[in-house]
Amino acid sequence: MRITAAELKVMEVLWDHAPQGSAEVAAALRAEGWSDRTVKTLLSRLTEKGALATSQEGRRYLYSPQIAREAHRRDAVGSLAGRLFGGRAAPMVAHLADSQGLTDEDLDELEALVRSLRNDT
Amino acid sequence: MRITAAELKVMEVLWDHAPQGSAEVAAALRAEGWSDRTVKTLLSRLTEKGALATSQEGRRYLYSPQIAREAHRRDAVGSLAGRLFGGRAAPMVAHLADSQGLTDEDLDELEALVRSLRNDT
DNA sequence: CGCTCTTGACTACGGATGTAGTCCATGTTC
DNA sequence: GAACATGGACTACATCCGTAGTCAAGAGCG
Repeated sequence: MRITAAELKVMEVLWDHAPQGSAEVAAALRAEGWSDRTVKTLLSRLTEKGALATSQEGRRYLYSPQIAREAHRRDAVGSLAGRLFGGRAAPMVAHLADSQGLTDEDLDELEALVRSLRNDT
Repeated sequence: MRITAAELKVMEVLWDHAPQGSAEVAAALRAEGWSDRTVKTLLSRLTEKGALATSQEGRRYLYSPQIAREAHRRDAVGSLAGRLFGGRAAPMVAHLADSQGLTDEDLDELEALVRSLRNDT
């Protein structure tokens, strides 16, 4: 179940709030510069793929995500780690540090995360 | 300068050892099940994109990477972080932990990394 | 010196993707 | 109830990507 970059933006809107009709989703994505048709196409493709489910409400559909945002993130991150770092996580984090910059808060979170993972073992 | 998944495998070969001619690269990638033609096409596309440079050696070309492996990793990781996590690194690491599993070694590395980043500040 | 092998250049082609347009049924408005 | 608006279904179309095939020119072989 591959979700492309454009489709992802549609998913984000529905992950933030679901269910919604195509008009609402399109409105939320107006800022992307897409026409409503484009959004409707993406909604259809996602539904066809099973990433969205529809429920009929009167004359229109309401769309809801069928895959969790977390699951998709996990897949995407895992696939990138696999392709670029042979699945090793630590080097990937190092690059995150380089490319994004880590705030003190991030560092705190990371430290807490490391501690909790150690205790799990 | 977008590098696709298939192209990345070619880059990896050349990042491991450069320069190489197309025949060597193709041989190194035989395991992928690709024909030599496919590899040559990818080499051409990468050259055209500027990701590889060629130097003539007799009747053939030798290819060398023009972008660093590290730079590409940084870009790819940064772009994913941007798309999926609004650029925040820490949540991304949490997902790495979920999807890849972190070894004790990874945790050690992470801890060291966190410490060194703190000291930099 | 012709033939063959290697190598790069150019061409191909189906499926995915981004980005819409058209058509038709149904609901809405004078 | 006739015209219009709205929403989904189907169609379109250029580009990219994966995966090659064909062609021509030079290099070496016999």
